[in-house]
Amino acid sequence: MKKIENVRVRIAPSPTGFLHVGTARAALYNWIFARKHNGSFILRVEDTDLKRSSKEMIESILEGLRWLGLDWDEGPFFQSERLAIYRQYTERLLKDGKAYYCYCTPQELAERRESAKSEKRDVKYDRRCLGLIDNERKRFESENRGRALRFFIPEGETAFQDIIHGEIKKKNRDIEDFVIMKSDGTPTYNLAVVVDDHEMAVTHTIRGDDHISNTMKQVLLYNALSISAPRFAHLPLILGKDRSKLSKRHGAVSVSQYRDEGFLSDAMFNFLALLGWNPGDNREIMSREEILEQFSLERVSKTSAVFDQQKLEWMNGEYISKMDNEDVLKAVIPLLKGEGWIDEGAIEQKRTFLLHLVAALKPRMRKLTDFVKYSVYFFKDVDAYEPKGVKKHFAEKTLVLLEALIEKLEELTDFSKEHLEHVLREFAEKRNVKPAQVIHPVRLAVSGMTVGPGIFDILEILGKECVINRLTKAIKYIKVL
RNA sequence: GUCCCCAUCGUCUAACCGGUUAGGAUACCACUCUUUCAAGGUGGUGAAACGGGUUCAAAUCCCGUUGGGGACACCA
Repeated sequence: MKKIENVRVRIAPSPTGFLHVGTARAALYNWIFARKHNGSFILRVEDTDLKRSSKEMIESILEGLRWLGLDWDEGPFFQSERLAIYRQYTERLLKDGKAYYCYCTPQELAERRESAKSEKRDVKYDRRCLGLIDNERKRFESENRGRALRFFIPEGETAFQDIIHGEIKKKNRDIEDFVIMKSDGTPTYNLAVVVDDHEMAVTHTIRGDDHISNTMKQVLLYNALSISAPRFAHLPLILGKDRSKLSKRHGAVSVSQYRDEGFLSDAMFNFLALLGWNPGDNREIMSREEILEQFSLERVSKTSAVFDQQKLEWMNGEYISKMDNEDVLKAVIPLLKGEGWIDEGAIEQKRTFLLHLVAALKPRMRKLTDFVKYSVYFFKDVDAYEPKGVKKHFAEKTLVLLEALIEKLEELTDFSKEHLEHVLREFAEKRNVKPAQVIHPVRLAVSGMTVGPGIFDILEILGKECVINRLTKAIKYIKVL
């Protein structure tokens, strides 16, 4: 494997929302690429749109990155603090005659765009401010109009070599003279990106496909500024179920939301890595180390991928069932506390019980929050029975069985699952019924549910007294049915 | 309206440079084990968008059509 020297990559989120899974995936690939080549991963916050940026969003994005384990080597840098730097570049462009002032107001531009659209005309800027004569300029200035700086697009064709897509080219006449500095003096995205990637010596710009058209503009800027461009790799987009770009309409899109719903960092990392990339063999469950070892941008696919939450859930379940009980418990405790089912002081003395519980539940849980959903009856009394189960398992004849079973259980001193199994099977056999005919009503009586871990696990964890109480309660319930 | 990107099971994808019964995973279904399934085991349904080339041979290369997506802000 050839080493690429001095790799420097970055993730450049804009703090106008939470950490989107698309951004997270881009961050992930950048991070992997940096770590794999012993390079640097830079975090840069693109907050030049001061109206839409917020402190809370910044914190939330950083938190999301940390949760995924994507630690950065430099930054966070804030574009809002680098305004003077951008100005040097825009001035250079202006001086070289490669940019010009535009006095059109945003409203005017919007109106023109609107009418162009309705008349099905091209919506490009018409360069009306390019050849402004002194009088007109003076008039605009005296009217106190704001002026934005536009980049003059030269004639010709622009092309770049994309690591994932190969050559991408476009005729310059299809690109408009875009604004590089707003009338308030702040740079626009395309200018700021070029300046920053250059100033920060970024070697590879790895970002979403939706930036391809921006890349054309940026390449033009690199050329105009006579500075060299980084290598580009445009990742396929992540789509929602309807195959449009993943957005809030599709439900959960922020990584913190997935975290809160009980997904594991490792599983999320694995899943995101595999969305658009694969190691070339049939492996799917892969550790960070394995992914790092195998990853290459060349193997990233060109086709956009639908975010399949079901598959994420499956993968998360795989991770949960492979975790040690101790670790699962550590992850689940905050959730149990949140429900008010245990408190800090009780954790140590209930440790054995809790470990038992997570061990029994673990194989069938897909999300950490499932532990809460399927363990209520270990913490609270059963006050309702699943109606479907009642119909199926609570009949007249079960009454006698349960009553006899209680008597049997009361004699027991050994309440281990092995012994319980033995006792219960023997009981069924003597009464000439199938074990299932005892087990199902018992499960429903002690848990209120028809599904869950093995019944003997449940009984052992609940303990003799509790089991007998609940059976008694169920008997009363059946009697008044 | 303009430009750009993309095209294998429902979904994620594999098959390095053309020769495969088109493989895996997920989802779904069935069977099985069992004590329930939402767990385990086994199996199954299911894909090259279309049309032209090139070639002995095309999922694979080329062109076109169609379809999908993205971009076209003083947002990033």
